Amino acid sequence: MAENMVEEMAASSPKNVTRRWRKPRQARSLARVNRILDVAETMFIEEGYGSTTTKAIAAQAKVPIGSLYQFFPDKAAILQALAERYSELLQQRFQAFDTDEMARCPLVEYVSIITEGVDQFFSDYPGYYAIFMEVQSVLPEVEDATDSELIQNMAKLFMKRDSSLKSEDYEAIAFVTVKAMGNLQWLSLGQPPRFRQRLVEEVKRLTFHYFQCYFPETPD
Amino acid sequence: MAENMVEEMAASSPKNVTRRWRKPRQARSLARVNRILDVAETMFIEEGYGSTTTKAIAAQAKVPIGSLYQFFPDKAAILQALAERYSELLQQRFQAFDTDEMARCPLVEYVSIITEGVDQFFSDYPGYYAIFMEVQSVLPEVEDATDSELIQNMAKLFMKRDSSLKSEDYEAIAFVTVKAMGNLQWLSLGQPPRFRQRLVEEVKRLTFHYFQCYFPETPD
DNA sequence: TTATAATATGAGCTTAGTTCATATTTTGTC
DNA sequence: GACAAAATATGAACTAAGCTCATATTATAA
Repeated sequence: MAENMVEEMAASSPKNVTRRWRKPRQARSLARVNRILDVAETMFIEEGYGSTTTKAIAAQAKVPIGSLYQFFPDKAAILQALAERYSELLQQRFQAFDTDEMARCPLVEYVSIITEGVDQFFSDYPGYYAIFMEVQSVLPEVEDATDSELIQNMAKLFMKRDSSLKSEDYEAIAFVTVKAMGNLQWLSLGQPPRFRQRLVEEVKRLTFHYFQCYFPETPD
Repeated sequence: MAENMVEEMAASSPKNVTRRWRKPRQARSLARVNRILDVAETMFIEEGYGSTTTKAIAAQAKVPIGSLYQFFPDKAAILQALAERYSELLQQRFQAFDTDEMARCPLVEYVSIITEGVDQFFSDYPGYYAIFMEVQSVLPEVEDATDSELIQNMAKLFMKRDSSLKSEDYEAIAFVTVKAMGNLQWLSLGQPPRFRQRLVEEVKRLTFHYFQCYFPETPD
């Protein structure tokens, strides 16, 4: 049975002007909000976002359901708030990288530090992946299947071109290419036309230079 | 009011063994299924996935709701089926690229052809973006905000390094880097450890070579 | 023709998200 | 301190979307 992944999305958003829900102003309500978020985080990780009901969150957090809805307009807002919390944590880490020293250090090192910083973040907060993986996975299942084929094909094409690498290399290269290109081009669709076009060019550049480092073209 | 993005996801999937829904075997039912998909596609594009009810789809497709649920286990399955339809279209296009000629042509050209092929696909089927953009957007809103900051910071850092480019260049470079790295590292989390580690290394390589083409390091 | 199986149907059930009338607490004023 | 007015808290009840299943209809077999 297929998972029931995405349900109930409002498209036209009626924009209820008289918002009933407010930001917590007092210490007490702020503590409540944080309790709700902590509970929600745990439950989302353990049960999944979809299977966790707002009532259950409220019960676990010892907050009446009505109060929950005073702080959060809807269930998705809880998820959003969690995302923001994680984002701030990530942001903090990146501020450490924002130094003159970083601006001066060699590119290889800079890249390495950033990359491993991100990696570390994911390790430190496994909940981030646990929660948001589920939320995303509607498309992924299908997309993964499609991408897998593309990756295989691309890997084969590269073997024809130059068979001096190991098969796992071809796979890695193709994976990176398909996923990175795919994502960037997908994101370009939401950008204004001029920038969008620029991005398409950048995708080419990114990909080409990546390829070049594996397959330096023999001058004829 | 925040959009109600993701609702109702089953986590434990009870795996109803006696599946009631079947694949359409006869011409009649196949036509029905396609009618459902066509109707769903239009409605998802026009109203959004979340705001389109299964009842409305059934009504529009002139199929009783019970029959709809004979072909699709749940609402998400309709979305999945649509995704598969689009995937097949994309797949077809890529088969055209799978030739010996492509394996022999210069890398720049190869990259250009592939990139523009993808771009063309998105242009030809705007519904793809219209539908799946909505489905994805839970994280994106928050993520975009976070990424935007990272992009700005990275752009500034590059300006310190080398101020010979235009500001739009820095923005484009940073955008590509943040989004591509972010996505790849995110995806790496779902991979087996060995491959995951390899991917992290590839992210570094990809990024470094991309940077290098803009900021060739002056040997000291 | 009759029996049996396969398929079709839509009223109604389930349940999660959300609301809102009422109760309680806090704040402001004399 | 007493009273009024505003702000906040509460949870029973409402809404509606996804989905089911008893029954009707149609197809197949003997």
